[in-house]
Amino acid sequence: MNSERKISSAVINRLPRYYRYLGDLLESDITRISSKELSTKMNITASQIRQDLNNFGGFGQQGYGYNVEYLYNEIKKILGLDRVYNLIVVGGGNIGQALVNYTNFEKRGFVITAVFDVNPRLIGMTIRGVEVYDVDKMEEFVKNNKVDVAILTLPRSQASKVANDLASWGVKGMWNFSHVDLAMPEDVIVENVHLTDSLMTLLYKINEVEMEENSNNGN
Amino acid sequence: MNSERKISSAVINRLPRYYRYLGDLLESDITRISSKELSTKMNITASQIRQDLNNFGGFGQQGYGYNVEYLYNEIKKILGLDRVYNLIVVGGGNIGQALVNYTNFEKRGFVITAVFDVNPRLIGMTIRGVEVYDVDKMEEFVKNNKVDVAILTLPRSQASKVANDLASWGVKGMWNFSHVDLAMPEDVIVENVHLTDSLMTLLYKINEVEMEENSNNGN
DNA sequence: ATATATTGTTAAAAAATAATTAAAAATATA
DNA sequence: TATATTTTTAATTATTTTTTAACAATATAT
Repeated sequence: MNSERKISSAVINRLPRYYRYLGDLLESDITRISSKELSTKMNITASQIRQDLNNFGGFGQQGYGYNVEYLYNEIKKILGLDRVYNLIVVGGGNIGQALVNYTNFEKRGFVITAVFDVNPRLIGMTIRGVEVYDVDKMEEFVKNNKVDVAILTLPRSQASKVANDLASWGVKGMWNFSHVDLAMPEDVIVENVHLTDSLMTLLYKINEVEMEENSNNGN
Repeated sequence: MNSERKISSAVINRLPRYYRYLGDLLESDITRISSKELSTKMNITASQIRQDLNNFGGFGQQGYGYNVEYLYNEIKKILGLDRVYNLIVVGGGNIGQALVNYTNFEKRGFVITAVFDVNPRLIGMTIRGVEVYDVDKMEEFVKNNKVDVAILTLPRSQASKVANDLASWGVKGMWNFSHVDLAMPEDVIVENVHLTDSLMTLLYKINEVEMEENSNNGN
């Protein structure tokens, strides 16, 4: 029987932000912080910070606050960042290549072990030491190497099929940059990065502000 | 007096997804669809679809459903996609370049007009016809050309200062790929794409599933 | 005409966020 | 050193927001 209730996505999505702020504090040699101070910095309520953290345990102390280093490391553990993850990039186009070249990932323990593409001009190439293979070789690679996450940066039309294949070969995480929704078994996690959608919401909000301003002027 | 209540972000975030699905239907020559059918396809409740759409007006018809083309175009208008937007890229690194090379943007009316960087090796170069300028030239450029959105793909350390400058020169939208939170005036919209955060939440969820599975086996 | 389908809208339920309270710990004061 | 005061958490309660469900009104189709 599982007594722990599931943590909501809203909370999980805030964890990396806490982690980042705590990392910054740590770098500034700040050893302790109260939820109130942190709330000012992060622009959320102190109450929410405490509520969020208490989903995972009582990390603070009355009258003292939170020990920055301790809390930082606890969140690190909660997020599972205390080990290395192997990722593959599927689709060696612009974004795929950019991610391979993004050196910060490796510092955090995210290691890209291979890139797969169909383009003969890319196959055989090496991007920052990472080899680009023919997609034909993907099954073999996934079955012989631990692959925690597949980064999907391929065209809409191919993404679903490839994701299905990868899932059937045991890949449990899809970081999906392709502009489609993937239907996966429930033990496979999909995290979408829909850049176009993100830009569209930005544009909506810009226009909204503009309209408000116009209507205010019209008064 | 503004009688319209503000639309929540949750709703706005779903709009691009509706837009995409309707576009797909349109391409498949489907002329009408009910909220129920759409709910099956999109994996959300029909009720939510109707509720979402009715924030903006009654686009459907009882007993009939929604006319796909009409609704598609209405959402297009709501999102403000019926005009062209000028964007600049600030930070010509991996991701910045990838976005310039992403040809789909232009098809949608998102035109990248310039790239700015500090790296002398990049300055003067041209990426898919878009020139890379010295950041020194940015103020002049922004003041002489309409810039709707700045795409921020620069290091953490510089992002805040640059964003402040851009805002003071009149840029109303920041598409922020830099791994910091930007404090902007309220008429400037920031849309964050925090890739590292996104990957971290993915990893959390993968571990969560793994833990569940282990605890189930242990029973 | 009548039965069916399906919306827009209102109501209810659920979830998320914010505020409050009580206990504990740290600090200040006598 | 002992005691009072302040700080601050954890837990509880309240509020707000979001989502889902129910249903009356209306158009379509037969």
